This record gives sequence, structure tokens and C-alpha cells, in this order.
Amino acid sequence: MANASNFLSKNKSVVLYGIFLAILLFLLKWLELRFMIMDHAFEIYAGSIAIIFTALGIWLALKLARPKTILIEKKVFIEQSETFVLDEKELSKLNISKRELEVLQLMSEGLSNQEIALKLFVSLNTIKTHNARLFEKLEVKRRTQAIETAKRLSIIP
Amino acid sequence: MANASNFLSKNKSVVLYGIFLAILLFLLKWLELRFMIMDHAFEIYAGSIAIIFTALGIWLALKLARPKTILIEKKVFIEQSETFVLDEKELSKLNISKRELEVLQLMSEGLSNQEIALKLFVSLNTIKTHNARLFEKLEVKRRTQAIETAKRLSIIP
DNA sequence: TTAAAAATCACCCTAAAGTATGAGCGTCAA
DNA sequence: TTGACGCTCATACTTTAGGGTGATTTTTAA
Repeated sequence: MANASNFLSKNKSVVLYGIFLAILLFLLKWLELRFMIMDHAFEIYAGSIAIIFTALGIWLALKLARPKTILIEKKVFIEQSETFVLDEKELSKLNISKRELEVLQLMSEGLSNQEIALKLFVSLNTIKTHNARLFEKLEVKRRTQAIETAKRLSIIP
Repeated sequence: MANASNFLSKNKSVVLYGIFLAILLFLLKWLELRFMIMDHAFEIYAGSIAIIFTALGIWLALKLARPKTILIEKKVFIEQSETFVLDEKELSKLNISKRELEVLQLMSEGLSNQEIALKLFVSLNTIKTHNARLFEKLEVKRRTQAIETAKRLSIIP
């Protein structure tokens, strides 16, 4: 859509130029006929043409050249929850298992160990074991630190 | 590599202009020949000069013009940490004091109550009292929930 | 100035979290 | 098949977190 109008506006210049050129040529022709200087001042004539057309070329080029600088800064505000992509590299680097990640996510939602255990149909002790391994792998001492670190590393949203 | 085709597509108008010019000149020539107005040699010469210098002008303009148009499309995914603005309305609505907010922030950084106490030069019991009030105001039961809720409400980054 | 809110701290108790160690079971690749 | 790994669970213990209550001292606002 923008291409079409763009092209038109550019072509308009071409058309204008063409008209201008025609007028100019006819003017020159008229001058020729009027003063009959063709044979005597040929160099002047040719020089004029050269200068005029050079200027025309420059004008045309500048006119048709693309706008100087278009800096489109597209700011995309998207919430983390929408944007979140799990950093699998980090995950495998830290060697965190699926189950551990699951526990970590529930932990970050504010669930207690008991609640996590109930949700995952396992015992409280199992969750504690997962936690211990998680803290070891994330090199932290508390669940709050684990959450903080995991979020920073894009392991959880 | 891509420059050549790029140049062509970008300067389609210029090429079109050249063709238009040629057609125009030939048209004029044809008119001349048809009506036998002038000597042919000069016309061809002048036309050549016009074409050459127009091309020169275009070339000059394009060559000397400022560096190619820079079109930057910058997608800025603004991170929470950069964007964070404290929701003061929520804060006053919940009636959370400055000190409590301070404790909440340190809490969210993964610090233990003891560490927070040391950092703020107060006793552990004081922190516990702050916590209790915080949990009450945020209507949560655990620090992890407090952090989760506070982040959701934009009370902490 | 005076009441209300904020900040401080203590004590006691319970609940939850975290540590350490050991072990059973299933899967999957070498 | 064997050994590494993941998941599970247990017991025992320590530490931290949280609840309840009461109290003192600043700060702040009416």
C-alpha cells in the first residue's frame, strides 16, 4: 500500500521533470531561432546545457533519493508472562531436572512445601529433597534466593 | 552483493527517468526530422551532453550524498527492572509504610530475617514484627507469597 | 499539644523450611 | 547388564519463619 503511493510521489517528480525538460528544450530552440547564435557561441550553448542538466540530475537524485534518515524506534511493551521464554541452555547447564523445575515454579508462586507436595502427589520429604538439590544447583541457601536467581536466569517466569 | 540489486530497486525511479528522457529526446528528434527545422548534428550533440551531464549530476548527488539511509527498526523489550515504577496508589491503599517496604524489598532479594535485621541495624524481632504486618496487609501467609503478590502489584521490582 | 501511626524490641511457642544421610525403584544408554 | 540418573520416601535433627501478646519510643498529623 505504502509502496504504491510512494512510487506515485516519486513518479510525479519524473513527470514534472519531463515537463520542465520539454519547456526548457523549447526555450532553447526559441533562443536559437531568435538570435541565430548557434554557430558562433556553440561552446556557450553546450556549456549551458551541461550545467543545467547537471543541476537537474543532482536535483532529481536528491529529490528521488530516499529520506535521509528514518529511525523507527519500535518500543514493544510486553509483560514478562507473555514474553517469557525458558532459557533451556541455562537449565541444562545447571542440570536441573523437569521435576525440580516444576517444584521451583510452584515455589515461586508462593506455595509451601506441603502445598507443593499435595499438588504433585508426593510426600513432603520428596519436596524437601528436590529443594535441597535445587538449592545446591542454583548455589543458594533459601527458597527466596532460589526464586530470585531462577528468575534472573530466565528459568522461571 | 545485495548492494547492486538493492541499488537498482531503490533507484527504480532514476532508471525510469533515464528511459523517459531518452524517449522524450527521440520524440523531439523525430519531430525535428519530420519538420526539418534544424540541423541534425547539433541536436544529437546537445542531447548527448544533456544525457551525459544529467547522469553525471545524478551520480554526483548519489555519490556525495550523506551515507546511505539508515533505517533502524529497534524493538525494545523493556525489562521490568528498567521499567519499574512503584505503584504508589497501591502502596497507600494497602497502607504499607516505608520501613515495611524496605523490609519487603530485602525479603524479595532472598535475604533471611536475620540478614535483613543486620542490614537495617535493628533486631530480628523487629523484622518479624514488620513481616507480620506486611503479611497481614498483603493478605498472605508466607514471605514467598508476599514477594509474589508485591511484584504483581508493582510494589517491588 | 495530643492522639494516631510508625518503629522498635522482647518472650514464648508452633510451624515450616532446610540439612544430612540412607535407601528403594524405574529408565535408559553404554 | 550395569551404572548413572531421576524420582521417590524416610528419619532425625537444626535453623528459620511466623503467630500472639505486650510494651516503649519516635514521628507525624490533626
